[in-house]
Amino acid sequence: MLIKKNVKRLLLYRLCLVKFREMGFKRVYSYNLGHEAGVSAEQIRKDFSHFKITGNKKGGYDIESVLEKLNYIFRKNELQKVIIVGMGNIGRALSHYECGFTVRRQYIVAGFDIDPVKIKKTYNVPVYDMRSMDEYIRTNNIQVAIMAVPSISAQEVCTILVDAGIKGIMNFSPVLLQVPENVIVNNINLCDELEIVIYTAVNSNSINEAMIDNLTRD
Amino acid sequence: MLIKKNVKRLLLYRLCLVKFREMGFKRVYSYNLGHEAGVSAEQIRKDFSHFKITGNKKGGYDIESVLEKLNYIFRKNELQKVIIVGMGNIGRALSHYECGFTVRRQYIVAGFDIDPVKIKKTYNVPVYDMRSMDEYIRTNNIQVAIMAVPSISAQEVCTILVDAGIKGIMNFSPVLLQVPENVIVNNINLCDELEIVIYTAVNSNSINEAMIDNLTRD
DNA sequence: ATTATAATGTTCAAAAAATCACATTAAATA
DNA sequence: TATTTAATGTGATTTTTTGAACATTATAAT
Repeated sequence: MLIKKNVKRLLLYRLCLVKFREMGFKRVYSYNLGHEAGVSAEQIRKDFSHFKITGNKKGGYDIESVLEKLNYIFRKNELQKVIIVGMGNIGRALSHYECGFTVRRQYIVAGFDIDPVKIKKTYNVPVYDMRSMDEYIRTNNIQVAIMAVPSISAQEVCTILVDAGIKGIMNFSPVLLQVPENVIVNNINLCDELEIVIYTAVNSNSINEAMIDNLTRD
Repeated sequence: MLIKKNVKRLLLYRLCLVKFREMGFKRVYSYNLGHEAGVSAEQIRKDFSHFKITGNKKGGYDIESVLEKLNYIFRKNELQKVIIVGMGNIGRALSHYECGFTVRRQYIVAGFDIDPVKIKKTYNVPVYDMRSMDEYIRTNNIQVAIMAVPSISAQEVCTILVDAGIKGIMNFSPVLLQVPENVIVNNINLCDELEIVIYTAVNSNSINEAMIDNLTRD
């Protein structure tokens, strides 16, 4: 999990840097960025150093060149083709989520579903029959898929994806998918994420007695 | 961040326990649960111990009673009222996301938007004018909100929420919200999450030379 | 009833991550 | 040009997290 944590922070830094750039800044110091991102200045420098992103001993970091480096790291020069499996509420929402995905050169190229009502319709992207998914993945050399299917069919769909050659899955079903070592899964459990908010928000007022003593936070 | 990490694991365990229960099991051992959740058995026992969830020295953990304890910890007995601000793609998808939210007794009670087209329409929940949001929050004593508004208006909306008394925000805008100490924010950046998948999946094949040496994984 | 077994729960050790401290060096100043 | 300053980058230290080891105890077997 080391990479994931670092990578997540790096993406957070990118978000902040873009904001600074929009504000007209050309350079930032580690503590500016740290303050904005909510991490320590040392952490920033360590992370940058780790990914061989260098600054200037007096003048901090050049925003543009750090962003370029980040784009290089995240292969932003290459257009990443991504498919969505399951065009339910979440799937359809993501297919319209241009503001984020297309700006970043992640590109949703197709959706798949088993529901004949959804197939052929175009929710911003063409939606095909799931039976043709395997072929589509192979011919278009798709490596990454977003899964937003019902829990009951999640593992089955996952297996099809993996067999077709998918290497990364962003999974919205509350199911822990069984995949080979070389396939990575990022589970997004929206309920859990909301639960965390509720838990923390509610308990920050009146501590639940089940929680007791030694719970530090942040 | 200690709580959040623990809580996240606890929610993961719950997911697994529900699955085991559905499969007809009555009891689990720490290593069963660990295997399913992808964590070590010791970690399970540590986490349980930390939250005063106890098992049986020989017979492992009684699934039903652990789930009950978890429900108590997460206050599942109380119905949590949640509002959605911003009825765009994501907001609307979440308003229909019953399978998760309602089963868990989290309850989306209302949506808010500034777009007159969306107001009055009912996307599974009633949608009101954002100008009435402050009043709604106060009269209904809402503590938690989901924000799915455009980045440009995120901070403004956030401030309204906080002033109205919101204590927890699940934020889908790629913006780091400024909030007082006592308000907690859970940022869900779907682009970043997809980026992580792409990054890891693509780099697991052909390592990017920018990444170099010392990147361990998992 | 006694013994053996197999799980928990906790203490102790190792690993990882974050923070601190400082040596280094680019820029500003005199 | 020399000196001061203020930032980076990295080695050392501390803290946190994870993993291993083991003592404890409920159950099963004899």
